[in-house]
Amino acid sequence: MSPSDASEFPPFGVTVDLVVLTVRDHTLNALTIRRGEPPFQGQWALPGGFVRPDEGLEAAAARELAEETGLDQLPVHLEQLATFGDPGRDPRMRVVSVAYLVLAPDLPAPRPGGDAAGARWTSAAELGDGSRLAFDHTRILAEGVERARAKIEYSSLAAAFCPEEFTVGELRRVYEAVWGVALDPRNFHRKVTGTPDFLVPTGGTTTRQGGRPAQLFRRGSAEKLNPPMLRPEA
Amino acid sequence: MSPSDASEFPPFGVTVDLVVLTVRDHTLNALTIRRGEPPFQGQWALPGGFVRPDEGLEAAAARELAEETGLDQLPVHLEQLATFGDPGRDPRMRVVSVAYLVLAPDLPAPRPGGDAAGARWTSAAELGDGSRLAFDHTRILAEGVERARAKIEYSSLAAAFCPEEFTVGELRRVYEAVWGVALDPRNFHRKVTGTPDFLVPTGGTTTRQGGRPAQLFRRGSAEKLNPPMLRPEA
DNA sequence: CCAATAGTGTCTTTCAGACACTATATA
DNA sequence: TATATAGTGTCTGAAAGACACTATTGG
Repeated sequence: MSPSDASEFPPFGVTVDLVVLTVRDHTLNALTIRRGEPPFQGQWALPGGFVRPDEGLEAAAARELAEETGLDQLPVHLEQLATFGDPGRDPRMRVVSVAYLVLAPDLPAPRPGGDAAGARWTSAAELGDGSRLAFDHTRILAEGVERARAKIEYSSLAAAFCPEEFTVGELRRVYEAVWGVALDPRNFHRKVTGTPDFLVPTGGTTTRQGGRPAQLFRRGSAEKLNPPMLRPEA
Repeated sequence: MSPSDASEFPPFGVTVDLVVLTVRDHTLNALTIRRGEPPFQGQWALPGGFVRPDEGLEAAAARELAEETGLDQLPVHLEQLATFGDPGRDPRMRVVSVAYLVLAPDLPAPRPGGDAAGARWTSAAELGDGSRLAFDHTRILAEGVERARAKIEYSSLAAAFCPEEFTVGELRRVYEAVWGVALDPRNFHRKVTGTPDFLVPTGGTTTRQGGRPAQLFRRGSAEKLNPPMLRPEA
């Protein structure tokens, strides 16, 4: 059989699913929506939906993020995660889903829209354990969480969880929440401030964390952290 | 518009494309096939083809590897790379392609089959520069090469380029070919033999590289290399 | 005052990088 | 013999981990 004549194959549906992560209350949280339509109506799931015929994959991911969560106005990080296409993962038809990973700063409650009957943040640990998400979304979420954990080791991506201006202590709490470990504040400070172009001081200070006023920083131009921040084995 | 009724969307084609890499003559090589059918008939391209209706994505990748290259009998590494789905990347229809990365030991000339009118190994550097592959395959190849370069830093994946039994020097030549740099043989030896469970001596020796007989090793159980092998900046 | 967080400095250990030296094969 | 590759040891500098100490806020 020649695959050059594509018309002999039944159609595939192509969707995007979003793993949207943030840090709230010292904990890694993921965004889930309550499905307003079948299949899995009423169950919690990752935001996502079908890609339109003339739409790029990343554009579809950005559109779904806006439609289903209203988080589109913010400076968020969006990258492709992986693609899931097991036969039978969607009861309607053969669907291949391209998953995207979104990292966002802590935000007010998301505004559900589109097909979502509700939207909420939930601890990633909780979603990984007990609760059952629709489709194969529990597995997709797990891969997104692991990607985020691995990537903040050697990149400046952790700052994507922070507001535009942040302190060294706030950045450290991001690492602690994502990895679930405690880091030494003094060694962390030495590491991030000693890496050239990683953090740029804005000149301002804040006491929003209590204690002595802390310098405010913006992300610098350095995208990679070399040598990497080492994740304790725990 | 509700995406819950998938039938209102025109069909997508879903394909797999393979970035198959090996090390030949101290150089990173990629496998390309000459297309036997339109579009891009006669041009060089990555092996790949349409996913069948009831076939998983990874299964499709393994099948195409066997059909188009005959490399299926070997112990190769296969992992998902990324998904490419820009509208217009295939002139026939909207096609989303899931790319897979295959790392294989050096092999005799591949046996073309299926739709391939020819198959050959080409230096990855050469393919990255001048020659134009069909579709967006030049870009897919570049992402595969970069993935391989990054991953051998912190994993035992470089051994996937070696035969089952190999010497420390042979493993070092893999790193040198993939990264395009020279490594100090003595420091490399200390690093890889000092990492627990990374290499397991088989007891045998070989002189196939000339010089003093070298111990033969198999891959150990350690999948990760911690701390990582540092890639010189060059 | 105390408690909390920010920030600096110092010591030790680990490890990469450079490289001297020895070992054992083939030509 | 010369030459190639394998393998060990030693020194140095960079950087992580542990942790003492000071600084500056608010209660």
